[in-house]
Amino acid sequence: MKNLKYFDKKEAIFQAMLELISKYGFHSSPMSEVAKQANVAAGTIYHYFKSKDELICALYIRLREKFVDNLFKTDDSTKPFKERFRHFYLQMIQEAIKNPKEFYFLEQFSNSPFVTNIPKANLQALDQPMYDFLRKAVFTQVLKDIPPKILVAFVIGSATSIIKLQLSGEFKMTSSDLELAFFACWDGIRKG
Amino acid sequence: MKNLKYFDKKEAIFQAMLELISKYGFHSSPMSEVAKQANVAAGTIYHYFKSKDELICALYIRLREKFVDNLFKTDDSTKPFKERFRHFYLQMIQEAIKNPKEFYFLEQFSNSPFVTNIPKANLQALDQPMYDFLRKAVFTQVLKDIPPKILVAFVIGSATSIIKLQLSGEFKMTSSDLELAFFACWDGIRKG
Amino acid sequence: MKNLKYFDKKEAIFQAMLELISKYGFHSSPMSEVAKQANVAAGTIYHYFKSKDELICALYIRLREKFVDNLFKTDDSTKPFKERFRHFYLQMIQEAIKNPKEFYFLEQFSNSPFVTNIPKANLQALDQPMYDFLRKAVFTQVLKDIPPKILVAFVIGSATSIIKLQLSGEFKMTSSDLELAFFACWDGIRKG
Amino acid sequence: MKNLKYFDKKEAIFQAMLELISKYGFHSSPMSEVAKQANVAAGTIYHYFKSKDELICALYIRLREKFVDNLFKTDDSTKPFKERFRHFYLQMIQEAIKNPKEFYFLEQFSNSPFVTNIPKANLQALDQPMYDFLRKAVFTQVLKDIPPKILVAFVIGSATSIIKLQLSGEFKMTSSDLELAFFACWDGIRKG
DNA sequence: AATGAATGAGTGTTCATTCAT
DNA sequence: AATGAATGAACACTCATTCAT
Repeated sequence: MKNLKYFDKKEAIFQAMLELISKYGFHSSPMSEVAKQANVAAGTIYHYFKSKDELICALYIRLREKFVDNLFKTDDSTKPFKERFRHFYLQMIQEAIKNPKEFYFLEQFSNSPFVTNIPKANLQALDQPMYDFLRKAVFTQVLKDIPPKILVAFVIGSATSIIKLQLSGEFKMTSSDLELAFFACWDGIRKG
Repeated sequence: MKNLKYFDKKEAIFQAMLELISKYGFHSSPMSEVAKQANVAAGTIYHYFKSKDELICALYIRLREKFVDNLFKTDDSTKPFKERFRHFYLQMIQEAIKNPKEFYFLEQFSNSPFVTNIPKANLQALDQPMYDFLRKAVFTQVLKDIPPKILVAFVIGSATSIIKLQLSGEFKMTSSDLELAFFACWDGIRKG
Repeated sequence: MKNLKYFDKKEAIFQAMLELISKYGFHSSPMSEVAKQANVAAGTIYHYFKSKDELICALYIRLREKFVDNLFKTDDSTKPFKERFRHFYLQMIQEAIKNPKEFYFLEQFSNSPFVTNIPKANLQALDQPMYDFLRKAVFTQVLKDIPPKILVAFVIGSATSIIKLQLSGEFKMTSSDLELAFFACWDGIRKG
Repeated sequence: MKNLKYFDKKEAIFQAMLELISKYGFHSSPMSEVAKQANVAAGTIYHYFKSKDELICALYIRLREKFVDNLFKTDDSTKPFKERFRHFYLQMIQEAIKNPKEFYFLEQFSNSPFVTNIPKANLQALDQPMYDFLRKAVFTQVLKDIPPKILVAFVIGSATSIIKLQLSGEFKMTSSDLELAFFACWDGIRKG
């Protein structure tokens, strides 16, 4: 019971912060507003988090993990790599589009000086599954012999950009557009 | 003389703001600090800009224009498209790496809610040259028949991501790595 | 058992408060910290004391009583007054030096507006033994005919100041220094 | 003009802080109240002082200097030492009684952990004139051969205590009482 | 009796902006 | 045009105290 309550509040705080930051940005999301939106007293937030910064960082790690986990949850390693990659790539785009708040928060955070508060090792760990996924495919000669870091950057970067395009509302992406995007990426990295 | 001074101050303010924001972020770059760094009184900034927001937006537009202009300044339209694109792509990466402050500022800005202060039409206008560049190549069947918006997103997104990889310091890119990156992008979008 | 426990907790709270205030002062000694240091829940403190102020006042009275009691515990009324006074004076200094936390707390308290929370009558009562001690000596013409209040102030004040000198660490008092201090005080008040 | 205004505000802030702290203590003297009492905006205080602590420390040093200066302003070094000392001792008591706020502030400060914020050397410097005054008298064999530190502690301590007695209101000191106090001190330290 | 999560008023401080000079 | 002292609303955060368990 106690635990239930505990998690409820922590969760509510996370959710409120996410909502506010994704809409108004870091510095237009005062703790008082977070408290209000989470139905919690201002002081309560400080039982769960040492500071605003820490709350934001914790939220980032949490969402990042969830996001990456999601990409591989439905990965079927018995399938051919191309199919697995297609699933991965489209999943990434669709997940982000379904959760724009989380996507905006993550992008905003990782493009701000905030990100330096998180040790590099931790950041790397978050991306590890993606490195492993692509590195193996390089090893088995399915993908071009490109350093995995570059590979990951290329794939994530292109997907991210396409997500932003869709979320910006200035371009309504059909499923065949998504297919085109996938092929652009795939042709860019596949061997031969 | 007067004019010179005038431009000097405005310029100094821009420069100071760029420096501070790229290092500390929007909300850790107080106007008083900008003033100090620009060797100008706090009040003086308000002769040139209506508000902090306006200053930041003006800086964004300015840097964005400069950045895109740069990409095409050395474009040689008599060359084959592949070569022109290669130049464009590598130029983009190298320019950003040479000007990390400007790059960080632009990324930070365009991933923050700030960006909504700028009318969409204006934002579009900034990217126009890139659309035109790629659209023509689709038309002449050099590139896959992908909607230009997607094409631009794909190209810019992958390049941006690679720039970040390099600037993060966790991967030292050689020129052959850059070549690999270019080919990944090129193979992704070229026809046939 | 129960009683033992009861006293243990109250004692632990007193001790924790003493420790914190003597080191950090009133307003840097939060109840939560007191609770932590006393190995007690924050709420528990409020079973024993109505408020922080009350706790602090209770602690003051307690330490003050203990301090004064101590001065006369080993008083031998059969001895000549000069000897008794010498014992009293040196005892005061040595006790304080042996218990710096208590001394600092007492000084801090009695020089703060807190002290007004304690009724004057109570404060007087605390000092009563000292008044009596010196008044008698005035009466028997061993001491100058000075109003006892002044006499007490003079004696306590000079001793207090010498204690602070020693505790400040800027002067290491030898036992012959103490003797000099005693004689200064004694020569100041003795008759003839 | 500018300077006049400047000092006016700084002075008003000092005065307001003194008033509040002497009455309510450090932690019941919020900056907002200081601002109000000084007829100044809260932010203005921070143009003159980096923090509340710094303001308080600056005030301490200021008052301390003023207090000690005062003691020697009317010293006549041609007079016999006894007379000079009498003047010094009574002046100290009378000054304090005439300026109870300053006295309370100084006592409160110097008995709080605040005092450790001020480098020991600075504190010593404040007392220097008193050391010199008494040390010389030891040297010329007017006073007992007691270490000057102890001498100063003895004199200041007894006077301080007598001041508190008077200010507490529980004893109304006549001028002949003062004379008694002086002689107590004098007989304590004079040679022979 | 004992807990400690929760409260929310209150604190010190910052900072975009103004305006008299 | 230029200054920078002054403003005061807004902020992150603290902490004495309460109360359901």
